[in-house]
Amino acid sequence: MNYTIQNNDILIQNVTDLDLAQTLDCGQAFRWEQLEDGSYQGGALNKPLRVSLKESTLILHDTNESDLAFWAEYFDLDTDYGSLKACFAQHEILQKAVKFAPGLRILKQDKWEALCSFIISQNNNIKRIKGIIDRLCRCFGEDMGGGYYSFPTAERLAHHAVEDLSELKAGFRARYILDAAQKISSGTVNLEEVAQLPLEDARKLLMKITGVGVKVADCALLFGFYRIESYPVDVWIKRVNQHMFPQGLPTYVLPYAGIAQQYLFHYARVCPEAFAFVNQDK
DNA sequence: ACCCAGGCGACGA
DNA sequence: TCGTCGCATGGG
Repeated sequence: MNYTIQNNDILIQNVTDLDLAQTLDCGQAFRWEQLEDGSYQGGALNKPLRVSLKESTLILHDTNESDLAFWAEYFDLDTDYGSLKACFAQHEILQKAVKFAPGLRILKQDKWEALCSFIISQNNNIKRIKGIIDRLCRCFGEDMGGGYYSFPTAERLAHHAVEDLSELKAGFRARYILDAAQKISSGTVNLEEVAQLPLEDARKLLMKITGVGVKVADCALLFGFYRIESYPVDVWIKRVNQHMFPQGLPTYVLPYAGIAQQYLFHYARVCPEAFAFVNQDK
């Protein structure tokens, strides 16, 4: 990885297959906002960041070199998306999905933050998910300066009662968030152990948490544990499957099904008219 | 007024 | 094991 430092910014050169809008605003992470100059403001866990992309140079603004490795990992810069996309292009609909958002990458997010975020995501829409997570961080996270609040730890949340979460306006999900925080902080569910288990066992362990079913567990595994073979099926992917993959995904996609899923999800959600299921079933 | 949103738990058959 | 329903909240 080539990088230089200018003033307080880190410039990473020769970054390919990345578009910030496609990656940060596709429903996999919920804490990023685009500023007027096109850069993105947000962060992960307790690290705030403003980031922009000029040509193939990724700019980490006002960032200390000690955080470079963290962000390179977060943006998954070591993975060869060219090869992945070439693989996906063997199938027509996947090729279209990739062409629609060729700069979409799967972020390597924190385990707890991803799990908690996707608990909140259930039966919800992305705009409101963002609002709830923003309030969660403001109410229970630490002030890191510059208007950024850390994602609250499970331990911190576990000390509260459901009534304390009422201002989040999370609705019926409030007790799910608390149960997750309590089971993680008590060790009933150990996220480091989840990371080591085979996919099915990892899923079962996560599902010990009230409010974590198959779909939320699969999203947590994909986005928080980088289990790219995990293929979360939500209402959009269900339609895509029925119309485009009635026999299931091609076998050559299976090892990377989660990445394919994100291209398909984004394409179907932003551009439903490209699919046959417009104004049909649900 | 109604329907939907990156579902899940409870309940009955 | 399978369908069905209620669930909080806000936007279209």
